[in-house]
Amino acid sequence: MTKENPYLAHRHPTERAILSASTLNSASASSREPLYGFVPRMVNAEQVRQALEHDLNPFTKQPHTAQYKKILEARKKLPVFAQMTEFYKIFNKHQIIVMVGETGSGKTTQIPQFVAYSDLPHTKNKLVACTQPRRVAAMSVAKRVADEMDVQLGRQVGYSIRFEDMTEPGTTFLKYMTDGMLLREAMNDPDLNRYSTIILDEAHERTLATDILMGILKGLAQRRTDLKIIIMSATLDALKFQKYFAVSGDTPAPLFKVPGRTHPVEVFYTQEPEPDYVEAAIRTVLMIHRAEDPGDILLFLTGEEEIEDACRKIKLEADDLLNSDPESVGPLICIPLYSSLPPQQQQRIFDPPPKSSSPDGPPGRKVVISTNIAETSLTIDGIVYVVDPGFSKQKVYNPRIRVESLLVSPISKASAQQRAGRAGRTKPGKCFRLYTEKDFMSELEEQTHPEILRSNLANTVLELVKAGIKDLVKFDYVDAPAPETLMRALELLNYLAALDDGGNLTALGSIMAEFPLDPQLSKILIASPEFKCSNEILTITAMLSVPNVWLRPNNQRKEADAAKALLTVPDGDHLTLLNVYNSYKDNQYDKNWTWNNYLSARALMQADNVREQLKRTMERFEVELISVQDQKKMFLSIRKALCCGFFMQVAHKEGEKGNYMTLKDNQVVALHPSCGLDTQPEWVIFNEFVLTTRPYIRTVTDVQPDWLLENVQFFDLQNWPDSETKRALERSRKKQSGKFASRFEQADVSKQGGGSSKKRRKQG
DNA sequence: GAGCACTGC
Repeated sequence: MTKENPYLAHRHPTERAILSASTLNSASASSREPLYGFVPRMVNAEQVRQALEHDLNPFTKQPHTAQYKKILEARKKLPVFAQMTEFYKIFNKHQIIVMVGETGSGKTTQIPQFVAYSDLPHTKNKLVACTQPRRVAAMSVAKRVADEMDVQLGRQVGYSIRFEDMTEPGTTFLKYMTDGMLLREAMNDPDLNRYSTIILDEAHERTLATDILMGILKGLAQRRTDLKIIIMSATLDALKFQKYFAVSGDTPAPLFKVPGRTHPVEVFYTQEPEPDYVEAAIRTVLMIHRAEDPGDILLFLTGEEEIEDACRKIKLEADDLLNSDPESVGPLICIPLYSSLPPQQQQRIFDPPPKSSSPDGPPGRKVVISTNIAETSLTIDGIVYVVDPGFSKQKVYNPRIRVESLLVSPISKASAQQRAGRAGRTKPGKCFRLYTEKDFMSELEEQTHPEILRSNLANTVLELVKAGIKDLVKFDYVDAPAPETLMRALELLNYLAALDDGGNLTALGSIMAEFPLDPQLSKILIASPEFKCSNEILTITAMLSVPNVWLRPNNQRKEADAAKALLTVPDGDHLTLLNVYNSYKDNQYDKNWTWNNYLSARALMQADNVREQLKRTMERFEVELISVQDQKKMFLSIRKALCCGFFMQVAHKEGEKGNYMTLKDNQVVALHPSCGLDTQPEWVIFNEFVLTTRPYIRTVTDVQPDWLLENVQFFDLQNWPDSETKRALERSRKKQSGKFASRFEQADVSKQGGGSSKKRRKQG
């Protein structure tokens, strides 16, 4: 039996106490403990149903409230509730299970509770964790489940996200958290000993963190036979997970499947491919508005510019229609939706559609024009029509030139299905796909490529090494990244001295991993005390890890640029970011000040938040916080400090046309127009390479070649292929050693006595 | 002389 149920071997004394106390109680069932007779991991659905009906809350020992009973009745109607018996049968028997539950099945709220009744984590000081890809989901689901369980949020049921730990150690036994947060925990406790069961929700989204966690958990399941794992996914790609988590290699992990509860959506395709999807989308929206029954429209486009443009055009045409034919066409409002919109404007998607223009006139309609944010992160009720041109911007990583960029690409079938589903949330709907059925069948990929195949993995590799994963190439990935991507990551970490030549974590790398930053940034942060500017580098790293702080409204570009010019430091954009933050602080974090200076208050607040978090980590690892007082010296120190993390992101000026060439891979790039440098320095470091209308480098600072050359391991010039940048570096290295020579010469001269050194200096 | 798909630590 111990073999069947390894969990029993780890029983905690208090649990035995509960069981024996309950056994002694000979009174009627209703006066017994609600969990009377519960044996962990051998609980069945009948027992749980009884416990749920009990007058007492088993976890607080308080009588259940009326609200509890009301919510319980609603819970009983969820599809997943009807299959509780089946769930416990599978869960009791297996260590790892895969669950598929379509939208509306209730899996996210119910399954973790079912698990809690089986694990009884509160009796052994353990937790049940359920991960979510997004913070808002973790928070809102935790709140809902706390209500369902009749407990206060943050006590028995809590959540944990970056910047907010809403749990109570020793009390919380059911925790919703972001997948990134659990990955961080795995870094420092690779056995995840606090948890009795870990549930990975929304696994089909294949976020980088979920993918890495799946790999870690698969290995961990062997070491911790008492740990149970549930992979929850919404679509039918479950077989891939079942095979991945196969027991002893061939028997797929068992599947627990629950139907969803949505309305049917009728799908239409175009007869011919559309040459211009934006134009076709606008036409389709207007066609729906003229000819279809009332109901709101959701149109998917790829980015801010496209969305704002389409909004204007639709509005113009719709106003024309309304003017020419008010009898049959109602008013229409267009609401743009993308992540960089301020939350207040995002809220507009929940506004009701406009009222009809006359008492008996046709009803108004709302059109939401959105990026992919409406595909997963935000749901809008009342959508009946979806218009899907079949494209989205997707991140792609090119390890050869070490560049992540955004490309407009065709979506996957899974994504198209998800979009169509958005039309059936409140009643039957229609989805208009602006591509042919043939293209859908034969051209679209089944699934969107998981993020791990499209990302720079420097950060991830460092986290994995810190979690004790020795061989990253052999690590059991659900989908293995390109070897070249791993090589690039290992190479960067080695140059930054986070990993030694054998790929082992160095003391420096171990601290770097603790910072929620790209490795280049954690490196400069840790190195900054040497340059006596750690307070400043702290600010700069925080500013670099939040969205763009500069606002540039379409109709006030000149004003915005003028405001920016006043804050610009000509030696480099990094110094400008420091200046912006300091000015923000000097102005008491005033929102009016940010508004008047065309700065994003949201991004600055976020930067301040990140800065505090990073500062705490610095204090924890005794990274000293110091500054030099003299501003000129300080700026110089900062520029030098930046070089010890960004020596691989350097560009050299070529000719007089403002062209730059990146080091080692010799890409021709231009300074981004947002760059604030007043001259075109010979050598610059850059924070990012962006590929838009042409290759640009963005957030750029003027540096000296000898600061770069200090990183001798990277600048082993004799092994570099010949190029103009290499020759320029060699020239400056020669000059540098020349300087050393003359210094030695001077020293020798002064040793010999005589006042010639003074003379010499005057001559020079 | 241009941009920020979306998350997350």
